[in-house]
Amino acid sequence: MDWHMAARSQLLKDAPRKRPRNDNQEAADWVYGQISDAILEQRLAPGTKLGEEQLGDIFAVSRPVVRRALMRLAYDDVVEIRPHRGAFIASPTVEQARQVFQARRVVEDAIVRACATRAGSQDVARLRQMVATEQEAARAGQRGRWVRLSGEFHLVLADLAGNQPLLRFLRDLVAQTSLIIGLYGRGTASACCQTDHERIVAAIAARNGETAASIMRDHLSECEAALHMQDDREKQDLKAIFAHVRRSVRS
Amino acid sequence: MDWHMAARSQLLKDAPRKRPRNDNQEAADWVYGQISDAILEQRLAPGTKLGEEQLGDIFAVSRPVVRRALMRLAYDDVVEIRPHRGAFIASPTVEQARQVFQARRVVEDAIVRACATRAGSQDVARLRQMVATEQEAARAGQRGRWVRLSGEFHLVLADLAGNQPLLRFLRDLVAQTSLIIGLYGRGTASACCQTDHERIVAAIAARNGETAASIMRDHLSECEAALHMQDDREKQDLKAIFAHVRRSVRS
DNA sequence: GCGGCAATAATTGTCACCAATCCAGCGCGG
DNA sequence: CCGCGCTGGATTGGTGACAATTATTGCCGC
Repeated sequence: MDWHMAARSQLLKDAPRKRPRNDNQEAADWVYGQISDAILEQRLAPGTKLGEEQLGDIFAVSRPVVRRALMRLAYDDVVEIRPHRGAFIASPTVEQARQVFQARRVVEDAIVRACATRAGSQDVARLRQMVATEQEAARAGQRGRWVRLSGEFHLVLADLAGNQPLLRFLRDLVAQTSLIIGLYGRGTASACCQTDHERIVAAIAARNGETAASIMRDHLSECEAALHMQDDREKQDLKAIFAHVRRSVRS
Repeated sequence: MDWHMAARSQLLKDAPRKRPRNDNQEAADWVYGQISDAILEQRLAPGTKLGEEQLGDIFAVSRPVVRRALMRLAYDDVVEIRPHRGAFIASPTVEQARQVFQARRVVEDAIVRACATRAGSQDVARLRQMVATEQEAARAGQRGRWVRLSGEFHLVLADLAGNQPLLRFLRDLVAQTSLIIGLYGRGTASACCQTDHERIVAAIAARNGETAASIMRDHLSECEAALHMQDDREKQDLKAIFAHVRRSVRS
């Protein structure tokens, strides 16, 4: 969990630098975006406590501003607010993770079909640019940046599809996907589907919506299959892990 | 407004004891639900101003509670908060309306397919019950109740599909659909597709997902086509409506 | 008589204090 | 010696009041 502490120091470092003055309506959105980006880049691990005063100090904003940002994040299901306990980065269960991937298959199937009919040449160029940037980050080993760019690629597709409700829905799903990858992902999960995005763009450029949708569905299923989903991750986990230790101590 | 004062006096009398129970987390959800139901039943027309203090008096809660409820509603795109102006019931444009129906076609296509494979006999009975209640409201001429029940039927389908993200997304879409019907609907729009829900349930009961999806897509398209979508609906509308009045006054 | 302008008033947005609640350490009883 | 209740500290949640901003309305100049 060294990257976790590194993320925290980054937050501390970047926060006070560029504060957009105390325009608080925008400040709340800014804090929301900062935390959201940190989640998308997996700099915030699931289960991390987000203290209000702590965040207020980090971002140099008042507590109500932090509060509003946390409420928006809670509504996106990326943070969980427990009454009188505080806000924590959500830890999606295996069932929730499967539902997120299922929803993404449904939504993105339609999105790529729409892209195949709507995308112009400059749109395809934009997509190729995205893929190139993404592969560059992957080659440079910048895992967090790659995860964020990989999600943004899907969001650009949704943007090209031209349906705002679907775009917003997919934005939430992508954020939750980042959490899921952080929870259940392994090191190899990042490099699994490098060329899929390229093939999707090619199918869109060829105006072949059916092929694009097929690749997208397989892409999401492969990403889901690449995860190590196991339900424990609770106190049962601890008991199981330390069971033999207790036995050896007793014996 | 007699009920209002009666409610208020009761609340003031029982305040520390019983009902409001300063648990405002639930109070905010309650206000949210109340306003949401009013929108679903079309008791609140698009463009209506929702003053914070006004709502606070009506529901006998403090202004921050109202504020949080309005923020949640704004996040659902059913109310529009303009800075320093106040909160208003949203008025979806024609383009937004088309996108909402498009998104619903995408999502509900998948939902009914899932229902066709997952629904058990008690689920089908529940759906038939919903359809019966809905038709009863339609026959009784209770338009608001019928609109709400009609939306709830789709939400029950989403619930049976067993995908929580899709359910929440569809909930937002249904709420916006109520606004759209209120804006662009005509009197005949309510009775257009009475039997569609019945046919969808029949297809689900027959485990025929393809047929159910087809009926659902046509159903949504018919509902969309039954609307009178026209872009004006602004202040221009008022000017056009009262133009002859002004001329007659002048002459 | 009409258009532009300024002052007022209402409403929203924000902040600072105060109460309620939950975890941690500690003493006590079994 | 271990489990349990209790109190202390800290954090969250709520309410109240203040400041900022905008729509409205009356007024003045043209």
